Amino acid sequence: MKVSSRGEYALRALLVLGKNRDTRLIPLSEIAAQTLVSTSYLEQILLQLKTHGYVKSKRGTHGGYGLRLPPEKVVIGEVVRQLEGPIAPMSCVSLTAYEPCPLEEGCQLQLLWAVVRDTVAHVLDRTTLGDLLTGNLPRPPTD
Amino acid sequence: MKVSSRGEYALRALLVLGKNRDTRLIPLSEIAAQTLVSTSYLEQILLQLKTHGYVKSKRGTHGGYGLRLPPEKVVIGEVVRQLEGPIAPMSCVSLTAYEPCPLEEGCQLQLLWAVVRDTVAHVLDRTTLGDLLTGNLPRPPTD
DNA sequence: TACGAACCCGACCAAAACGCTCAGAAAGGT
DNA sequence: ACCTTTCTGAGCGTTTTGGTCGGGTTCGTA
Repeated sequence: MKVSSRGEYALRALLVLGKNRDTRLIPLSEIAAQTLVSTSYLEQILLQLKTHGYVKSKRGTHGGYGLRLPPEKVVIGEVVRQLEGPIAPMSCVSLTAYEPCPLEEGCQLQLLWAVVRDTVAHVLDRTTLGDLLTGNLPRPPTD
Repeated sequence: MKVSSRGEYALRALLVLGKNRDTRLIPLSEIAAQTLVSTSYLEQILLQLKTHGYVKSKRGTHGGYGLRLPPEKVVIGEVVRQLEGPIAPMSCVSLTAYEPCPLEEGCQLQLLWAVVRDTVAHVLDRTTLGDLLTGNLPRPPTD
């Protein structure tokens, strides 16, 4: 049930970019310093974020990376899906990468995993980068 | 965010045992047939379930495995923790296996992961084997 | 007391995922 | 020209996953 370091690092990077939005492009070295990730590794991740449309970049002197969208438009659930794959805990309940399982008829577990998938997605899909920046987190379950 | 096959198989086995509760001990071969898991692999898992107190066993002719507790006492969250480790998506928010992260001061992600941990735990800790057997699942998020 | 059913236990192994590093090539700025 | 910075892909060690296999122990039954 873990989230991988790639996902964590990607979100860290997005947070750094979100903080400096509308000011200037942030070079890789600076993002690396603030996120405590090696430049070579972080580079890969930023590339990935770029191809998925979350960041823009510019080369050469005074180049660097910047957020392409306003932070309120960056949905954490989507970022996680792009970098980690489906949120579903088992592929038999994945909406985006469904794979059948031989047990399916009347499998009680499938129903449970679906609930887990929905609750996690519910949290991550309602949180945006903007929410993280303003500390506006979804509330944990109450009852 | 996946759950491993060990956890899935363990729960399948517990379901089989739960269905035949109070009747007789179920031999490994029979559980394997119903769960579609190889006997050699399933054996390991049942052993683990035994050392954690979920199942009892008896050797020799007419031996086999059985549930040690009534299904309503078997909390899915606990089973998952035993077989998969902490439910927390990052170790920086694990209650049972906390490991610090150098970023901690004011890390917005830590707060998010904590919410995820709580929502998942909230589901799994309120579902018992008995609930699965009777189809009494926790409701998915509504709003 | 012998035999077979069934659990117990540990060693071992292949493949995949993870978490990177490194060596350049290409492009933009001055 | 030259420097800065992003781009790209190959490669690689470690850990986790998902098992298999072989032999030992215990129990019931005849």
